[in-house]
Amino acid sequence: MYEPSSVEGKWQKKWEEAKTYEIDLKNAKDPFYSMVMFPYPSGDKLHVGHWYNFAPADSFARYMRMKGHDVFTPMGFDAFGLPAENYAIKTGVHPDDSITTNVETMITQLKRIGTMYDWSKMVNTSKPDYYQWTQWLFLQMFKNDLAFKKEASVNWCESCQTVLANEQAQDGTCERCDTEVIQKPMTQWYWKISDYSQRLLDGHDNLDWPEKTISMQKNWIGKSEGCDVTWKVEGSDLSLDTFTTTVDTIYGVTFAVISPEHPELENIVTAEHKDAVAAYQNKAIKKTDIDRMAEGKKKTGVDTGAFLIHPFTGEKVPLWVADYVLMNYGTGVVMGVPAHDQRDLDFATSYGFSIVQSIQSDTGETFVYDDVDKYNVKGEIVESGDFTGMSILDGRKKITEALEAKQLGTAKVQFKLRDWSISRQRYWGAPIPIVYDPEGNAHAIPEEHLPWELPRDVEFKPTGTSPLAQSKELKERTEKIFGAGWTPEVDTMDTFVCSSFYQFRYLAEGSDTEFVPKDIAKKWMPADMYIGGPEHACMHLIYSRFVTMALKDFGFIDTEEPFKRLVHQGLITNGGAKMSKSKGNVVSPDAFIEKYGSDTFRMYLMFMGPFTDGGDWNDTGINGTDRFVKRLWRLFDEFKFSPNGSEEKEVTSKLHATIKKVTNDMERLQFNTSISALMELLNLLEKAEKIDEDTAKTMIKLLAPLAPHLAEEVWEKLSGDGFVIDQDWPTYDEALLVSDTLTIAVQVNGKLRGTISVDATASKEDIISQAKADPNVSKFTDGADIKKEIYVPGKLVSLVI
RNA sequence: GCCGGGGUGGCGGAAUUGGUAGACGCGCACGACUCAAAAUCGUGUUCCGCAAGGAGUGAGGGUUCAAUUCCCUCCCUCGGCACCA
Repeated sequence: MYEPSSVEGKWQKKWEEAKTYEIDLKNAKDPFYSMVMFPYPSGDKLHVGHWYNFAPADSFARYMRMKGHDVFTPMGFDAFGLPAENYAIKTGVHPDDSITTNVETMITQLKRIGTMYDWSKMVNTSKPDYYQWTQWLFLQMFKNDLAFKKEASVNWCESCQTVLANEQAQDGTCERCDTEVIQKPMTQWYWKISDYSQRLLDGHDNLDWPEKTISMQKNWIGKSEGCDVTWKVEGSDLSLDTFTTTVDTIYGVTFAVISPEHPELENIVTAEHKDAVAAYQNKAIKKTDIDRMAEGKKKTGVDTGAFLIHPFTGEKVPLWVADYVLMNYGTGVVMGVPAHDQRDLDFATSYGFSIVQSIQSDTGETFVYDDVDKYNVKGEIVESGDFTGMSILDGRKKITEALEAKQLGTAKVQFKLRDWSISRQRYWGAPIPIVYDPEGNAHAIPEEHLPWELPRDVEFKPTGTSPLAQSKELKERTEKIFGAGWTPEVDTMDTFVCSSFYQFRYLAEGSDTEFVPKDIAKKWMPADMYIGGPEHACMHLIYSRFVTMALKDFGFIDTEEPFKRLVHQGLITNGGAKMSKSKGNVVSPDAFIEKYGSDTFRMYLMFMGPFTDGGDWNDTGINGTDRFVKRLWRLFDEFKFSPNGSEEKEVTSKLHATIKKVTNDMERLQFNTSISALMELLNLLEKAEKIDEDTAKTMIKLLAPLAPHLAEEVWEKLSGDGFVIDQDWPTYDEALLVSDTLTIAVQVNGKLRGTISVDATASKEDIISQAKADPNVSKFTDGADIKKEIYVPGKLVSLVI
């Protein structure tokens, strides 16, 4: 009887004692860096989602190790952040204390999976030995003008009482708690990720990442090519710029619209329209993103009374205020072309602007740009002065050049990606290493004072200003070092800063003098494999690319990209719904581990379906892998293996076919079909009279990445040398895959009518005549003309009558 | 609205370049063992049909000796983005 609990504990202990998974980073010959997205150490036990991410990732890492690589797979904890702080507010337990306990429990739990983590290089982002490097990173950004402070309208979550980055406020709700996000003007620290927009796009070409993730990032970065047009304000020295991707429609402009938040607006609006505009601005500012979205396509606006001068025709174009124009994209002013833009058309229809056509398709029809690819559009320019008759794309270029010549415009590339707001008004994060002199100017804290420790003497309850502001210790520390009247920055950093560089800190082995040894980073980075959830596509996975690029520019590393290959595991649902405490449908792995053991449980998760698809939890499905494990054990426990070379040929050839299949599948992380191939092999072995000892050993090696504990136990039984995980991955012999006889399918008029068994050496003619002779086939061909005979080597014969 | 993934038995799913659709497993049915049950083992299990045979991979059409796979039209579904000028 196989006893998983004792066997698994035994091998986990042996691996640990032998330091099997501790990697010598400096001397490794064939590095393979395999990472999973590190978890948040909550007080709860590991859930199925953790297992579904970590266990298959470990199986892949084990496979790479047996292929001969020095596989480094570290583990750490993304420990700063709101849950620990909210727990502290509720219970009074300091986050540092609860996190320390949680990390310990979580390590114990993670060890039960039986993974290859090199615990000697663990990181915990909430400990000073880690966050001193978070702060160091801030200082490098500051030194290189990539960190700056500005007042702007920011995303504010009332429930979390903090600012959020744009990436964390997608669709207008808080990423953490789903509360509606409001806009609020605040002074905040930003990192200039927008400087890297083009580079973040260019890098995609060299990444082995899911298409979907890349397209999501592209979408988020949002590159548009077009031009800025300068419009003089009638009767004033002022002018306004509009950004457009389709300047070919400039002769179709019948109005212009300015955003209610535009800073120049108050200088432009005429006296008699001031009140109406002010009222509209007030209303607009109060609206949340949700309100604006709820209004859908309905457009509102009011007249400013001002006019802009058309750069070509000199005509007066009325300027209106409307909240469908965004202040944080482009210039905050838009030229209105109702004939060729749906939004402008909606607006024009509501307020009675005329509609003037200026382009037409190649079939002579008018169209709006929503329906066509504006960068590949075909058609010509009409009613547009000197530009009439030009093709749209050519005209677009010529108009831009003409504007440039008049100094009334310039070609421009516009991105949607905005700078990363990193300040948070919360306690449990890395303090921003900045102090202010008595005049209020920001100064970097010199590196020798890092870690700039998070003070403990604060109330956690958020009030909208950072809890650090109450700390007497922090205030005194600041004055003691920098002088009387100096004050500390009291905001902490977004936790996504902490996780943007941990791939390097694993490699630093806790060094407090060096961010990462350059030669080690060169040897190991970029990480070869990174496995984690797709929800990070436009957050962590953009930030860590940006930070890596910046660190390269600062000269600390030579790597452009953090993660070479990226794979997203799928989601495990229960009853078709996402598991959540509130729904009460969370499956706890513990009971299953207790009953079946880690190997069975992880194999079941992998066998459910393709790793990247996830699947729906089913309580009885695990019976299948449980039987598989028990049958394996019985076979290896009871069977007397025979001397090499004595088994049936069928067994040998199936073994080699299995090696081939499992190897190909592991390479592509198709664990489900790897396991089914091993099940097929077992089905055959159970019927075999004789099995070579080598065949038994080879099968165990194939099983080792998938069921690591069971494989070690059997390997020991078969008196194999050392650990099975240290063995070489089996290779197959193509020659042994070919059997003596072939099974050939025979089709008549495309329908399967019979199968024949032929000698592998038989000629095409032989096979076709045998096919015709088969009674199941001749039944259909008798008395008919065979018009065509097709033979697909080794597969089938197709007869056409 | 735009972008991307996906629709295969009762269920999860498999099917290198078009070449025997349903591997592997769950479940179910029957049988063996047992006083009995569980466990285990054996047999069967896409649908219709006693059978011969016919139908069949979301729907409809096309290319081909041959289509889950390629092409066209449409439906459904999941995920992402969404007034980005």
